[in-house]
Amino acid sequence: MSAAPKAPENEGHVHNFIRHRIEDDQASGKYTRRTWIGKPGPAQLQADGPQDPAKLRTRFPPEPNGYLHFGHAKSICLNFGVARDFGGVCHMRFDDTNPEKEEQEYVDSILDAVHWLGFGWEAFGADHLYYASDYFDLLYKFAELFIEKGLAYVDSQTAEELKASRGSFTEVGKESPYRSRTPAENLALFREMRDGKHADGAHVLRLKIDMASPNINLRDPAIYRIRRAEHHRTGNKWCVYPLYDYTHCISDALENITHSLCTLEFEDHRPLYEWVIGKLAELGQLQVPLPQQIEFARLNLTYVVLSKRKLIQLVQEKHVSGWDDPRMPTLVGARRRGYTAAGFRLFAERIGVAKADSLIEYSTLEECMREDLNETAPRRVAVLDPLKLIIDNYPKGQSEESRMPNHPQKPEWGERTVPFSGELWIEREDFMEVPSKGYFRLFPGNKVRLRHGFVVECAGCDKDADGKVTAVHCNYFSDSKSGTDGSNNYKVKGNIHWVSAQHAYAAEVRQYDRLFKVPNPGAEHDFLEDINPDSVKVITAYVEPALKQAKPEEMFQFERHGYFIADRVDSTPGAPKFNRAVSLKDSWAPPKK
RNA sequence: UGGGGAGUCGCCAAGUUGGUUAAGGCACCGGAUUUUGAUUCCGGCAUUCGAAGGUUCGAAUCCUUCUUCCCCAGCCA
Repeated sequence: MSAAPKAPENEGHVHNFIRHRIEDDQASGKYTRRTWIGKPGPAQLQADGPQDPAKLRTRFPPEPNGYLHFGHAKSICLNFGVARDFGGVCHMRFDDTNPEKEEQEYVDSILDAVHWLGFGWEAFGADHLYYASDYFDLLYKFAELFIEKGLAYVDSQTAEELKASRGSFTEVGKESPYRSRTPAENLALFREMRDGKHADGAHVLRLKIDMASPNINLRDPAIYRIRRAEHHRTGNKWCVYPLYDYTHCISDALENITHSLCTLEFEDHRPLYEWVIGKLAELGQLQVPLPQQIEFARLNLTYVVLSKRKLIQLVQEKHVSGWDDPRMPTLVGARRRGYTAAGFRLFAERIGVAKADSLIEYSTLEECMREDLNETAPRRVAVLDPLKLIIDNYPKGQSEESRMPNHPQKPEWGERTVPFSGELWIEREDFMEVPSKGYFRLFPGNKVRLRHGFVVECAGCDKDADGKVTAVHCNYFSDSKSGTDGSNNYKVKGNIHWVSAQHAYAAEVRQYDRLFKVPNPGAEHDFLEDINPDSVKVITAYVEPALKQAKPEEMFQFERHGYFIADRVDSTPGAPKFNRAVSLKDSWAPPKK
């Protein structure tokens, strides 16, 4: 697990409706009178604490049932970012109320991903890492309280009967025949449920609200079900587990959350959220003012799928190598791909937060990555599609050194030495026997500079029986070397990169492209049909010798190509393998081949 | 169809209680600089705010009607 870094600086944001709401609440002093004993707890406990030092509390509440994806990055940046900017803290909380789907492996990976993104949950001298399962005892106690007050009852209908009696969009629901059980009966039954006296699914605890409500969530929602499953944290202590609508709002209130940010599909749940904690507050169980749920639009991105179901399918059916496949829109995948945490933070700020459904163009994300990488990645040379360049007039067997800056705009990053010789690898697309219009690289008779080396003039090429170019010949001007006085006497438009054939390191390079070939995968048919068959191209490239020493996760710009990272999984000491995170922009449109 | 939301430039998104020519980013198009056809830099890019009416000296912001899109009927979250 990576170490928890300090909270990143506010990287600049535009105003959004959530920040406005928070500003209003802070201006009115809405939450300032709450107290906090240093940990979550009900009203009676919190009452003994001092004023809450946190001006606001948000929470990032994933269910540990899978890996985090780009959509979570938006939520993480929002929740932690807002807490950081308004003098608060964002709690890291696992919504672990469904033991059948949850695993420790996922909590570890989620914690690691949040840290990687640059956020932490320690503040005011405490570690705000919580689990809904920490509240199981209290949640149970509150459930008995609801029963005692006649606000909840045990329903013994089958799941099918429950579904049938819930009604529909246009017809009201029917009250359960068990709805009139007395508090005493309900309490006894609920305790039996807890004590394992009943089979899974035999009964369910329901809130008694309104079967005729136009909001289906208020038609006596189930809040506890019987499920014999081992929980990753509480083991077999429980065989009844609380459901989301009941658990989430109470967890928020116990943690003194002020602003509970979630996605749009929970808008209909807000009345229930408020009903549950409102009742508990009336009963003196929860501190007021209560947390408020605020919904925002989830992230949608072109050329990717973000639904958990589809991501699982991609992994299980082996369309990708795993959750951390660099083409996956997961945070582990992005990290391997070479996307950066700072790039994600920039992205989150740029796309904003609003309530309108949106579909962000993938280029927005790519540009954020380029923007970060351009500042942080040292430049290196790599020939990805090699073609031999022979300098006919260069002394046989000789070699020398060229000095290259590590970053053209950052002289303080220094220079490095790269060997030069009479036989080089250049990019196949940097030569055209018959140049097309506007092409200013190598072609017979044309002069070009071997970047940070000599100017050469193309003399022709060798071809095989099929007419394929096998080598290019040229002559160099010995007084034209970069860094020498003579270099200024040559003015050429083209600059091509190269690497000495006898010194190069032959590296495995994976050139990744989008996993899907259409902007909205699955819009017209099964999303699997939209998979891009060329989403990865594995090649052997010739790269400058020093790259052999690249450490896992070291990132570089391979000049004129893009940003690459030494793979943190497949690299071995002295034999790094590189993944392309994102290409450089290219405004030159080569003619069709 | 009942309920809940949302419609500002190709894609996002500011615009708060009505008041000069409707921010900014991405994309795109020019041009300058450049030993990356990159970066950087300058310039262009909504007489118009889903539509139609209305109120007003004045409306994206107020009223009315219409329209399009999204979400909801798990003992998932």
